[in-house]
Amino acid sequence: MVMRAGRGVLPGIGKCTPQTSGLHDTSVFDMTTQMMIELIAVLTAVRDDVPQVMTIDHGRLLPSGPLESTHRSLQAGVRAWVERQTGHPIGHVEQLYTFADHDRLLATGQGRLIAISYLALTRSHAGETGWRDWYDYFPWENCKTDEGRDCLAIIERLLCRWVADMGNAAVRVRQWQRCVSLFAIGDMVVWNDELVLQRYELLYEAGLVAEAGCAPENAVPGQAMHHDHRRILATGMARLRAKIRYRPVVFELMPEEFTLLQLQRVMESLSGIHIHKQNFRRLIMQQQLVEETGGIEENTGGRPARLYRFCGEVRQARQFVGTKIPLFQP
Amino acid sequence: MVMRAGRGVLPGIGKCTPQTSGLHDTSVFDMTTQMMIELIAVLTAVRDDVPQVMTIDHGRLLPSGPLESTHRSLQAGVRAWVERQTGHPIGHVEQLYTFADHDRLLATGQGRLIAISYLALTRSHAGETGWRDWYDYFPWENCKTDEGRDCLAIIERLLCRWVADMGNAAVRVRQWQRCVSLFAIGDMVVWNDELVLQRYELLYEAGLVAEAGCAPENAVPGQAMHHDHRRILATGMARLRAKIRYRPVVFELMPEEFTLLQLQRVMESLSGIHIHKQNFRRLIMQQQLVEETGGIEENTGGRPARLYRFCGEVRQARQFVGTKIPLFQP
DNA sequence: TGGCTTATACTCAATATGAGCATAAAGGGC
DNA sequence: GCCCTTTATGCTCATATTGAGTATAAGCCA
Repeated sequence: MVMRAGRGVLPGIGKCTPQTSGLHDTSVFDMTTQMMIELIAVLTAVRDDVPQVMTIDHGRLLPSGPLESTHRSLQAGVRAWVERQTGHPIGHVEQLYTFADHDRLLATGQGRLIAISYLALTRSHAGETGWRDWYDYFPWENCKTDEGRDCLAIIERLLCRWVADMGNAAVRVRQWQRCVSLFAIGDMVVWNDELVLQRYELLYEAGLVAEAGCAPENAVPGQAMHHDHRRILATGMARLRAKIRYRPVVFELMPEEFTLLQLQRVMESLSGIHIHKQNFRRLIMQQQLVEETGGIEENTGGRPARLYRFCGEVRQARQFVGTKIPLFQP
Repeated sequence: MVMRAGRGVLPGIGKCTPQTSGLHDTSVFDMTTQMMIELIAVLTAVRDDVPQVMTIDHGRLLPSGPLESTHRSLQAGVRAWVERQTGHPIGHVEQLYTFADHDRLLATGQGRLIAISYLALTRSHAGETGWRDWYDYFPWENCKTDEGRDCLAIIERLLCRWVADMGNAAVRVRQWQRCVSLFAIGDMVVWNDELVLQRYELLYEAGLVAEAGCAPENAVPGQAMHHDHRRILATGMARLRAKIRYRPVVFELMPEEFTLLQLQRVMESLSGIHIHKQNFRRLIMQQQLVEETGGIEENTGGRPARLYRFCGEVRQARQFVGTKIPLFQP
């Protein structure tokens, strides 16, 4: 991501003698606490119009491993881990979040575990194991399907009961407002597909999600994961849903050539939202994100469709131009 | 940020026994490398319509300190550091980026330094030391002022010379394209205020910025900082410029009551871009982000202005609603 | 052939946005 | 008071964008 030609690397902290001043008098580091760095990847691909995430341990863990001294950078470490596990190179990699809460202690109890999570995108995966559907973990996020809508109906009932059991009336009102706005209960509020993490955390607070080791009686559908990996997956999903709206990252997930409907279906499955077909085409075309390859896809089930390819190379000159996608509600 | 009532904390990694599988066989951590965590804050406030950043060491370092074992979380650590140095509580805190490149070695050469940077916003600061103007460090980012435009003219000349000296013609074209799109050279490209970091890194590659310890002959105006703190400041500025467009974070920087022109001037100084006054008012009002206090500001130099306050409390219910700001080009 | 599918082109109304005009209400100099 | 400057605030208008729908094209299959 950071390019460093010309004058070598940016000035590193270790290269200079420590700076001291009145305000910075604690620049001597606390050497007594052991630290460990874990790298965690939310590696996403799309197969058959279904977003998938790479997992290990039978779908209960995200690919992850410690930062090793041979890794040149954090991103290189993530790339090394992911490519070792998937076999092919990753396109887009971006940092998600760094966690180090007080409960993240090492097994010894003497040190701290810092987890740095990344979102990674890759194109295809033929016959590899470990891929799971996004919506196995978050069925309620897939509002396009009946299953997702059923799950939301269940959630609505459970949240209603959760709020009703609260003592304070003011708290009840406030928490119900939160439920309404996050899950778009009623028709005053529209569904916001980017709030994956906030919805998961609300369900967690309400004691409605199962995680490995502890499953409440009335748990919402959705597969559990170990540690906080499901929360990290939620973070990655939210980031990707936000990003596809203003950066052309979808194309990292597409094959070399694709039809516009294929592109639309991928966007829809990522966001869990319907898109108006004609408007989608209009916006994609007028932004000149794609160009015709000349080829034609025959197996559309109807009239054959033109094939397109991403013409990002041309656009890299005027980089960071942003993509507009007509993602709206049904 | 993450709320955790109801069922206690999310499952911590240290609480479970290690998971192993075919793919995850390196879950034994590399204990030989020493790690240190440094927390760095880009603390921003606005005074007299000028964005400022909190510094130490005579403006050459951002407030920073090691993660201590008493800190409950990373964010708590940053809050502790910042509040210790500024004296009053911070409103908004969000993580920026985690750095751990290979050149970030400890003084001993045996370990690694991980820097976790945060963006923090605070309201006012009466008579505290350490505050510096954003644009002392990045004069070219302030396109509103003549000084900024002069600085951009200098940069344009220097970049032109830098590109001209390159050997390969194809590389010359590509790099000049990059200069053009990042610095909006000519009138085919519009200035994008969010590319603070990319512009800094281009200048760095071109060997045009001075950093403490090494100042090239033909350096661009702008104060240097130690280590990579100026790059971290650029990251924070970019994040804030991006965020004010779609989240009502500006109000964290405003006093309790303000006029609409004051609000506009703060937005303008943060983004370095002019705003059409009437359209700005229209958008702010129609989003119901503010409400009249009933008070009136007399010292406007013209007709007295109504005072407003942020009515975020009402809006927290339907949270994450997004703000639209008419930021455009002159 | 008609009936199904999907692809692609085009229209239309509602809304949003950029830009400007006009008036209101203060202070200051005379 | 009158004129001038300054800022505040209300309103208009042309254009661009967006949501939604209609119409036609071109394949398959019974």
